[in-house]
Amino acid sequence: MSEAAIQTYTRADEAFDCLQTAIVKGDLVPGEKIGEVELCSRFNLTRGPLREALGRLESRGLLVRRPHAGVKVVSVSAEELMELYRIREIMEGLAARQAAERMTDEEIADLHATLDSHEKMIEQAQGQAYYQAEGDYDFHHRIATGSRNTKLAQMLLGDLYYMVRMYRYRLSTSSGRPHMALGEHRRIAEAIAQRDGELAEFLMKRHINAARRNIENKIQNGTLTI
Amino acid sequence: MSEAAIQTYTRADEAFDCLQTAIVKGDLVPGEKIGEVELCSRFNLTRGPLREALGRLESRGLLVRRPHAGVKVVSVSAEELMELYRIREIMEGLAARQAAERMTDEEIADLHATLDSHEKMIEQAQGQAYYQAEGDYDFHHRIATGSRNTKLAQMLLGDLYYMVRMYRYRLSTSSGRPHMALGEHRRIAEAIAQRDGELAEFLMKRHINAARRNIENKIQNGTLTI
DNA sequence: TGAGGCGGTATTGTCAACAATCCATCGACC
DNA sequence: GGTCGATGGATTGTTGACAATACCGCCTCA
Repeated sequence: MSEAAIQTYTRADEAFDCLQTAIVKGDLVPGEKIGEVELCSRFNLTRGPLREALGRLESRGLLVRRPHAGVKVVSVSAEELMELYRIREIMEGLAARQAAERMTDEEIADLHATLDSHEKMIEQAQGQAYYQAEGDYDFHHRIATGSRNTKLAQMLLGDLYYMVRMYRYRLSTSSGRPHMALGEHRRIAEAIAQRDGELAEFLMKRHINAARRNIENKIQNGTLTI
Repeated sequence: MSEAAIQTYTRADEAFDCLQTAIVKGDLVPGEKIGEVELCSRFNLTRGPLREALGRLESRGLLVRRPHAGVKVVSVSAEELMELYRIREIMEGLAARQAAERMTDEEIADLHATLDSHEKMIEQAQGQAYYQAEGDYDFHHRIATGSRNTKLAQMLLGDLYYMVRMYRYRLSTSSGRPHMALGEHRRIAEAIAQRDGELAEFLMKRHINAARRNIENKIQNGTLTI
């Protein structure tokens, strides 16, 4: 992870990170009401920084807070998860197109290197869903930042990815198609290397659409319960 | 404005609203460093709620905060404003498509009524840029909520629109093409009424693209300085 | 004369106590 | 017996004081 630009790490930042990962990893169960004092004791914080962090989390939609009535982790339905993927589809499509136009040659080389290491990871640790998921996240992360579109990257990295990752952990599935996903990633990277923005956008949208349909099928089959 | 779901209005909410409108209206100049105590005295608040509001604003990208070094309103370059419009283009396109599929007949009737009132406003108050801008905002607001896509609406209404409105105020231009914009709005509303999602998406994307190019031209001509 | 280090001051980050609000339980009344 | 209303307890919202940190001006030294 990159922690440039952060000089002093305040308690509020700490609280924010702790809570965010706790929510993403499922340590904080959705729907369950959580008291502030309990959170304080669990994460060794005082209520000031904690409340600030809660405010940020709320504004990112990871939890809801009713005045005087406590805070609870947001619970998202299957439909909302599908909506999330629809948003990802178009936003990451744009990111891929702009990345193809703007990434430096170095960044593209890094992107390919990343995919190589992902391939090794998949070969070595067959079925290690966790690492596959992180690898997938890594790939999309690079493209988002490579788009040089500040707001777009902010929305993807700050909002959408956390929600998607939350459901990855919860469903404990890295979409279950690592080889196929890797191949799709490779093709996207190639399109970016050839500076073909249009193709990169098309491939990225198809890639995310496929992931969405995969989850949708699993839910309908009953393989996955949300 | 709709204030349903808010039962008790906390100081932090008040602070958030005050600061947000102050930023949008340009009362708080971008780039200028601003102290917490000064903000407190200006808005009659204490530092606790204020800091909570600042955290929320920061996470929405309206201001940046460096530890121990103060807070300042974000200043966006012309390029970043254009990027903002690129994001709007795809996101509102999706919103329009989903709105066409999901809006109730009532909502569609309201949408048409809204446009009628806009038309009157334009005829009556020629060049009243402010009201035109608010009317435009109203239209897009309805479609965002009509998409029934919670996250999408949240991102549009919570993030993008405030930034766009901020620049509207600052540039004091409602895109300068009220009649044309109204016509485009009408066509989008018709497509939605006919439940033609694909067409609605296409028209909306073209609509926003036109607005973007309009601003771009003005900036290049020197008519508009950012 | 310019650069670099140093301390004072103002500002921000943090804390613990106080006040306001809601939820649940209990009792009374219909 | 069920429902409505009140009271106690717990939890959240708010406040002001305290501690930590960065900025700014000054002084020293090359």
